[in-house]
Amino acid sequence: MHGVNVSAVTDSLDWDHVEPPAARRLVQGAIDAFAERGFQATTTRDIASRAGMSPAALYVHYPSKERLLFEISLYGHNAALEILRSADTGGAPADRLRSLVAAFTAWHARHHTIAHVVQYELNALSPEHLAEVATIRRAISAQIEQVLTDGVQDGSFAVPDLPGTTLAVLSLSIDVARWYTPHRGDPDALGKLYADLAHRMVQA
Amino acid sequence: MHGVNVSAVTDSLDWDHVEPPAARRLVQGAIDAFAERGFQATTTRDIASRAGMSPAALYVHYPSKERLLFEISLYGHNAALEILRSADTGGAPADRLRSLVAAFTAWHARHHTIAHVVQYELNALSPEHLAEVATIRRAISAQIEQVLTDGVQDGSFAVPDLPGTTLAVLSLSIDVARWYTPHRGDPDALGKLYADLAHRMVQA
DNA sequence: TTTGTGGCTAAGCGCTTGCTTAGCTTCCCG
DNA sequence: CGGGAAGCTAAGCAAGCGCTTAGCCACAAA
Repeated sequence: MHGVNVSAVTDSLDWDHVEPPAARRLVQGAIDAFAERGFQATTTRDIASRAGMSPAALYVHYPSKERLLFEISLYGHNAALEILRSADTGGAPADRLRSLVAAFTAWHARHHTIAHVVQYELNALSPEHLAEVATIRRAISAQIEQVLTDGVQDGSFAVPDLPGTTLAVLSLSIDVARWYTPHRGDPDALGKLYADLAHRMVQA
Repeated sequence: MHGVNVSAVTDSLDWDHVEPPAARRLVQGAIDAFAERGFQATTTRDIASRAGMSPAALYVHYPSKERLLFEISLYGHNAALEILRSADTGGAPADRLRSLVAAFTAWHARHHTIAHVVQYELNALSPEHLAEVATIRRAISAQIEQVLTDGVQDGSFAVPDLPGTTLAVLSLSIDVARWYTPHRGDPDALGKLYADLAHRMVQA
C-alpha cells in the first residue's frame, strides 16, 4: 500500500502481458470485484472505479463486461495448466502425483482470488468462450488422469474407479478456491498436506 | 413427469412444511433458478413465472427475494446436518467415518440443485441470515471432526493435521454439488467411492 | 346479505444496469 | 506548426430491476 501498483486483494500473478497499464488496472479491479461479489453482482461502474477511471473508459479497452471476464478466465486457466505441467518432472508416479497435487493446491490457495473466478464464474461466460476454456479444463484433468494411469500400470497405485478418483483428486484442490483465505495458513504447507492425502487415496 | 407435483429440476427433498402450496411452488422455482443462474442473475419475474403466477404474488408469501433464499438455505443446511447425524450410528471410527462420508456425499449428489444453492449462494445472504446459517455449518464440521478425533484417540486413524484434514474430507463431499449431474452416475455409488477415499486418507 | 380475509393481477414507480455518444485533451510524427 | 490517433470524461439512453399500489374475486363467518 505504499503506492506500489498492486491492488489490495489481487495476488501476484503477473498480468504484464496486458497492455496498456490502464487495461491491466481494469483486469485487476475486475478480478477483485468478481471474486468478491460474483460476475453478475459486479457493475461496470464498480470495476472502472477500482481502476480509477470513469465507466465509459472501460469500453476503450474491452468491448463488454463478459469479454473482460473471458480474458481473466482464459489466462487463469492457462496459468493453472502451466503450473501442473511444470510440476510434472517425471520419476515414480507417486512422486509425480505428490508434486502435481502440491503445486495445483498451492496455486489455488496463493491465487485464490483468480482461482475463484476461474472455478466459479464459468456459467457467466458466453457459450463460445466457455467452450474455449473447457478444452483447457480437459487438459488439466488429463494431466492428473495420466499420472494415475501410470501408477496403476506399474502397480504402485490401486484405483478401482479411475475417472471418479481423478475427479476427486482435482476436486480437492479446486475446492480450496472456495474456502481459502490468507489466515488459513501457508499455501505450500497446504499443498504438502493435500499431496499426502491424495497419495494415500490411491496408493496400493 | 406424469403430472406429479414435482418440478423438472428440483429433486425429491420434501418441502411439505411450506404452506400454502403456492409458497412451495415459489420455493421450488427459486431453487431451480438459483442453482441454474445464481441468485443475482435470477429475477423475481423468473421465479414467479416458474411458479405460474405474477411477479407481485411472490410478495404475498415472502417479503423479499433474499428472504426466499434464506428460507431455502436454512432448510437445506438443516437437512444436510440431519443426514450427517442420522448416519452416525456408532461403532468403530472407521465405520462411522465411512457412513458419514457416504451419506453426506450421496446427499450432495442426489440433491445437487439444493446443495448448489446451499454451498455457493452464501454471500448473497444478509449478514444476519448468514450468521444463522454459519452455526449450522459449524455443527456439520464438528460432526466430522469428532469422528476423526475418536479415530486418532483409539489409534485407528493417523491424522497429523486435524483441522486441515477435517476441511479436506468435508471439501470432497461439498465440491460434488459443483460438478454433479445425474448422468455422472448413482449417488450411492459415488458415496461409497468417497467413503473409501476418505477412509484411506486417514487410516493409520 | 354483509363483512372481512387470503390470494391473486395489472400497472407502474424509482432506480440501476450495460453500454453509447459527443467531445475534450495529450502527445507523437511529419 | 498541423493532424490524427489514443485515452479519457460527462451525460445520457433504453431496458430491466426489486418491489409497491390499488383493486378484483372467491369464500367463510356473522
